[in-house]
Amino acid sequence: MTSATNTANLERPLRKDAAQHRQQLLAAAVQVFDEQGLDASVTEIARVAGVGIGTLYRRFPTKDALIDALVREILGATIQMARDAVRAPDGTGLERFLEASSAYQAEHAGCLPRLWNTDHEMVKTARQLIAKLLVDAKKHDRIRHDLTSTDLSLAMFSLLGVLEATLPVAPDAWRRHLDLLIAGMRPAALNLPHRALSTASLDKVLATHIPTVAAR
Amino acid sequence: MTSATNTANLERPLRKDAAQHRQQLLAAAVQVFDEQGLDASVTEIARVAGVGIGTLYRRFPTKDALIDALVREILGATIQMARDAVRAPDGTGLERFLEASSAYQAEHAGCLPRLWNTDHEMVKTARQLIAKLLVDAKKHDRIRHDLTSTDLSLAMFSLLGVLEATLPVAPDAWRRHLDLLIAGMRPAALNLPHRALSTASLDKVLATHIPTVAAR
Amino acid sequence: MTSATNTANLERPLRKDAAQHRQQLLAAAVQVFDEQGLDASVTEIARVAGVGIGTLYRRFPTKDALIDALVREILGATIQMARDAVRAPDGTGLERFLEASSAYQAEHAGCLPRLWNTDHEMVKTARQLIAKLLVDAKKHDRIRHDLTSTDLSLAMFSLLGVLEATLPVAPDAWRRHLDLLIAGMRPAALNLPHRALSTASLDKVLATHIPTVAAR
Amino acid sequence: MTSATNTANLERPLRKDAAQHRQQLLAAAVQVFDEQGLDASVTEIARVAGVGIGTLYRRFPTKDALIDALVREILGATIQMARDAVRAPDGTGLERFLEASSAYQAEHAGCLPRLWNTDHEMVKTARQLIAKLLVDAKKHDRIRHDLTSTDLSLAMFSLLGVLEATLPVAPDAWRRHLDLLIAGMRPAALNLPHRALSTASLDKVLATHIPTVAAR
DNA sequence: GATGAATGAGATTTCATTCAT
DNA sequence: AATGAATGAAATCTCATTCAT
Repeated sequence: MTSATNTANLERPLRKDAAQHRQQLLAAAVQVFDEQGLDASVTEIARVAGVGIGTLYRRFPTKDALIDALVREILGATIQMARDAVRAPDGTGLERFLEASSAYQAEHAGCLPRLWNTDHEMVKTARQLIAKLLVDAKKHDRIRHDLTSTDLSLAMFSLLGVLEATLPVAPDAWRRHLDLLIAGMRPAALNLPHRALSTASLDKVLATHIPTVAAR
Repeated sequence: MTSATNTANLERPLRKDAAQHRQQLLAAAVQVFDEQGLDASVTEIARVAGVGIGTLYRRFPTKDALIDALVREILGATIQMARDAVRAPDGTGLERFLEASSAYQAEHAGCLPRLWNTDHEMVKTARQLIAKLLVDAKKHDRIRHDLTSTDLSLAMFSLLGVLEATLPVAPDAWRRHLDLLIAGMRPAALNLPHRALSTASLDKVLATHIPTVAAR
Repeated sequence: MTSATNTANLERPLRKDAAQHRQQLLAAAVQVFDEQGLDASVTEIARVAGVGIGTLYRRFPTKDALIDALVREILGATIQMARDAVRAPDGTGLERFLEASSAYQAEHAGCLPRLWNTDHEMVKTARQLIAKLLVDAKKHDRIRHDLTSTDLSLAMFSLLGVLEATLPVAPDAWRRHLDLLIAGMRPAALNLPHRALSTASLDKVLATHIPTVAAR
Repeated sequence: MTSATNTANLERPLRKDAAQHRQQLLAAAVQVFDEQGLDASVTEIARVAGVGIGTLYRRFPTKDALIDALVREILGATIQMARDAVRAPDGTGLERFLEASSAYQAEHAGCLPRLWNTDHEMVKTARQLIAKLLVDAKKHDRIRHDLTSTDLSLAMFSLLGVLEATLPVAPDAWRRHLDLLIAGMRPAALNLPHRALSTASLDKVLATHIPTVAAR
């Protein structure tokens, strides 16, 4: 919420009513994408938001731009959670972050398929913070030392997979799965036979993850 | 392949060329969905299969039916792998199965989003076999005793999430993630704080997983 | 410019800043229509003029009205050139006028498709002046006697055709074509086999020339 | 007509009904573009043709492709007329061609704005034939020797301008204008003061004449 | 049985015009 | 008086599905 206002402010100040419509549209998009997936029509979103289709296109010049704005909101909130978690004194920041960000994502499921499929710098920022959380967790011996930050990215994809499958019916199922993931991350857990994904590969993954609407 | 022929035979015998067209179409669908996702057009699939679109619609009355057939193929192969794994004498069946089924799914990525979204009895069969594998693994103390079979379903959703994100660029990344999951499943790993998903909930999850094309 | 102010004054006096906005909008419209054709959006014109779109619509109630105002400007200037040419003592007025008006139109290409498509009295005035120029040219034996004033209207359509086709790339090509037209108009030139267009027909032509934007 | 069948045959044989629909669509396009200009909607064209919009798009993948097909028809017929005219033994081929091609164009007014705005080789062919007609006409002293083939291109633009302006109301007015043009082209006519357009410039003119629909 | 032409609902996007601020 | 946000009709184009050949 505050993050949304922030990103809006970065671009230019909106008139009072326009800003309200922008928020209504984003909220409607979250709801409609949640219910129908990213293939939902923009007309439906405008209808739910209670504005004309032209208003939607005045705020967001393409459907992709609208999805991007949603993704930015989630990424912004995620980054904020990571920043908060970095301040944890006992090395629990990583676990807290994974829990908090998953809980947030559980409420913004609609555009999760596009979450990491963005080239803007927010993804980089998020990954750097997560890497810092990992270092800290290792320092306090809460996480095994052979775990890499690419493993954490996989873990977040993994949580997305669980969220997408279970969310409408079992909105807390992801917590149990996160337990399992963290159990596997503890120093006591057994070795991981395979090599971790290289950072370069992960970069490519994030660049090509899912095609945009226009690309179809 | 054989499984596909089997299920087809259950319904009615196909003429030789018709059966061949069916196989061509399924193979083309795998390829096209892999390359373009489930939004690929049926026309493209018919083109790749080298048949007319009318022929496609004679074999599969709707696009959904075609996807369903693919899912059945995967489920059939998955069940076969589970059956094979059950015969493992040392309790390693579960691990072998997770590895083998993931490797198979990695080669049929296109329709994974719909994999578990089916109400036919094959899903039940698969789940029963997996439950049996879990019991056996516990018996040999390879898997912690508080792990439920619903946890395994979540783990498979999780692997799907990793597969969807990484497959085009890092086709083996899922192996590392599976390492992490199994490490968390070992008896040595720490407790899982949250309660497991109930079987009833998982049933609902599987029933409502992803909307069909027609539902849009 | 002066002509525009004149016609404006006929209707009602404008406040100083309003008159300035009017001029800015007309200039912007000339530029934008020249660059993009009559299909250019009014939003773009307002942007180039540096005013809001609401201001544009306060000055010109429809897009058509704006185009009409431009046409009036051109017609006004054309009439002025015809008046100047009438004063030529040697019967060269017609040739001078054709050259001068074409040169002027070459710089206002954007709305030429609508130039003669107007029912206001300015067109009549222009045609009467041109008829007078023709009479004078015949009197001095510079133009063949079987040439009618409707032939001159056709010649002006003809020049428009050349202008529209060549202007962006060969801005002076129309001069060569005008040479050819005048050569054909000289008394020495051969007979014109076909009958001239009747004035009544030309009236209809001018009335139905090109559909307005609204008519679409 | 025959030319249309020819160009169609060059690409691939169409089924009987499909070929008929193609002709219906082209005829409807001529009619609708004639009545409403190139901004007419494709939906309207399909309606007039009595087919669904999807059928139109099956035959012509974009609106531009449809317009292009019309232009090809006219160019094809124009080339044929030029070929016929070349056989005239007395140097009258050029005049005959100008008359015949204008008469044909008068019946296909709708897409004239795009007539010469094409990069395919048909335009080149037409221009070469016209140049040959010019040489022949000069040889028989029917046309002044300082006339270039670019002058003829301008003359054709000029006729287009007259056609566009007068066609709906005075469908024969262009004949009178053609008289005037030819009178100016005769050897007896006076000199043309300005230099002719260079061939290179005309090439550019033909390349940039009018923007395509998509380019807007 | 096979084919692919035909269909038309529906998607995204543009833009002239209106009206609240 | 000026602004520009809002509107929604209309345009182009796609695609799952049907049906004549």
